[in-house]
Amino acid sequence: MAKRQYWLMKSEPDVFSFDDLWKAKKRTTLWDGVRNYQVRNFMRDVMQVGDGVLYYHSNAKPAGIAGVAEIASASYPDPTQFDPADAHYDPRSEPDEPRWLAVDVRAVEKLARFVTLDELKEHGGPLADMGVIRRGNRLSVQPVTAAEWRAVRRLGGLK
DNA sequence: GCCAACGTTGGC
DNA sequence: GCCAACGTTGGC
Repeated sequence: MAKRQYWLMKSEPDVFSFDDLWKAKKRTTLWDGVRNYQVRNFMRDVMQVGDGVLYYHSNAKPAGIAGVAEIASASYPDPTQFDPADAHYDPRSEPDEPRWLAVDVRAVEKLARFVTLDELKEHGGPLADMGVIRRGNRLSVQPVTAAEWRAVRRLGGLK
């Protein structure tokens, strides 16, 4: 088993908040609907069960880190790509050669306090190069360094 | 293979 | 609701 890795995953709280995940059965949800090849490749080639997840609320007031989760499954074909009734349906994806992947994500810890995007930007130091604070960064799943992981946890009131 | 048009993301 | 950023599409 390779070393544990860390990720930031964006969700719009109006659609599915960290609290929704906390209340979900087994605190777990299927992270589906990814339609970006870079993110797909992360899921396929890099992510591993047990990796840490910073659960980020985008399109929110305020935006920021709402909780800590983990990757709870290996990647597998995203079922929504084959469902014509689903908003994420992709008619070009063939069942024997799925184009899009999903993973299971499980809530692990609530933060003692929400960490806003402004705080992440102002913190500097280990967070100075964090992807999510860069303007125009639209990746819905992005890698986080161990130093960033620790700093965000501390800001959120966790050890 | 270039690149303009278009659609989406997401902070503000 | 505006618009910058940027990925994707499609004409050529």
